[in-house]
Amino acid sequence: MALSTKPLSGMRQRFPEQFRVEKFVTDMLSGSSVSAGFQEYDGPVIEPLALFAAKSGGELVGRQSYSFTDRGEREVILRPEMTPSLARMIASSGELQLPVRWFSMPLCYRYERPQRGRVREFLQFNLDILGSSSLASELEVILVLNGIMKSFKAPSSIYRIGWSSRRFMTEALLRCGVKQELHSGVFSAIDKKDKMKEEAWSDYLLQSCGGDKKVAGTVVSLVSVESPSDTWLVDLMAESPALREVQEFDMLLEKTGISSAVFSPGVVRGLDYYTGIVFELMDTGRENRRSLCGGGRYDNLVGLFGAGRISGVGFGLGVLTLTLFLESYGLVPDSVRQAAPADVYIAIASSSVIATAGLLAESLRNSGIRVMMDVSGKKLGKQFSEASRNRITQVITVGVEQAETGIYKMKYLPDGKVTAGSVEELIRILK
RNA sequence: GUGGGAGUAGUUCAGUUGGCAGAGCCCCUGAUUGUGGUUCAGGUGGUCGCCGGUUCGAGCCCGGUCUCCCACCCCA
Repeated sequence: MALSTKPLSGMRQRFPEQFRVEKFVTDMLSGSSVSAGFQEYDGPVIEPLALFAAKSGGELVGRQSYSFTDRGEREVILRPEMTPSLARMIASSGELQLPVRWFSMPLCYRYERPQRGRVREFLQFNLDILGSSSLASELEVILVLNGIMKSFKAPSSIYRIGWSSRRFMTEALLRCGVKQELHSGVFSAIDKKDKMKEEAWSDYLLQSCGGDKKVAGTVVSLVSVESPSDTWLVDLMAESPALREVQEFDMLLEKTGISSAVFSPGVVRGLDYYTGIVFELMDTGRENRRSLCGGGRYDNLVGLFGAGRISGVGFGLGVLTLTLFLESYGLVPDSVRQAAPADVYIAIASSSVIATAGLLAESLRNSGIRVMMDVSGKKLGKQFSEASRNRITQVITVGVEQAETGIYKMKYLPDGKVTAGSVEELIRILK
């Protein structure tokens, strides 16, 4: 029985062309992070189950996790996300100078049924600031997020950063007359607003509000608010510090010119540990309906480890979902997909000069030129085909005569022009 | 976990009422034995996902099963 040629369902296996695209995306993410003074970190792929059981959310751990008992009878899990590990790292290093600004590109795992934009093993870019409760942190991470989108040349018309606040919404729901115990149901109803037909949604919301029509009506008004200075909202939230925070943040976004950021009371986010401002990045088109990125403020995560209370704010961004987004808008340059693996191909006319070719390759490589030497041993014509197939533009042919004289012929494939010269001369031309 | 679609050459797919297993691209050889692309001539490549049933005969019909894709749930 032959082994299967397929990897396990949802596990990634990337061939060079796909890898180049992914690398293009991750390099860009790292670049934007570094340019804002963030430093890279990483944590373990396997974690104790309890780390996520506490705060990540029931479904994520219960139904969508790769968890098992290891040989030491420990309940462990392949990390479904990064933030709890980050919180532990912060909690365990007493010497850290706060605030810290860190980013990571972890592989994460979720046992879900694969489909477009969702697999079981995925890269999730994470960027966080810990140890500052100032709204400047929220602003900073959203500036980086917006900068990321700009670095990919995504026009602000094709994406939207919707934001809200858990603290604000909790208080607003209370003032709307929604009892505390109904909040999580109402939140998930709010979350589904754009996915359901209007009437069906109204019924669903009414149900989640305990059947109280007046309350449900108020919640509808709340969700349709488009600005934190909306007069109806200001009236509802009179004297509320949570509203003041939301207004202040709205002003910060406006003054920094992040036009793609929109106050959206309907943004709730799934993870249980968010406490303050929450936000997500959505494609405004129809092709990628999942959010590309979700984040927010978490006040109580580091405290779980018995360290002092350290507040954090950050986001996770799916590299795969972002890549699909970029591809569907044609934002992955052809030069990335069609990149040549080398600048020069060394064709070998006779097996007696392999060593000479090897030395030539080394000299060129030492000058920073990317050189691929023939290893096929096929006839010269095939070697040229190989170079051409690889989009390599320069081919140097090494034969007996060249090995003796040290003068090589180099052909530039796009126009077929041949030049001859010593190693030094060729290097000068190539640079 | 729920629902829909699809499995035929390396790949993308066609395959009529059940009657010899096909095409484009890729790959290989030659034209061109020290020079690629374009062109021309030729060629390799198949457990028709798997198991069973019906039939003189199954890629096609029936039953089962596996896998992949898509949507829902949830989420990056």
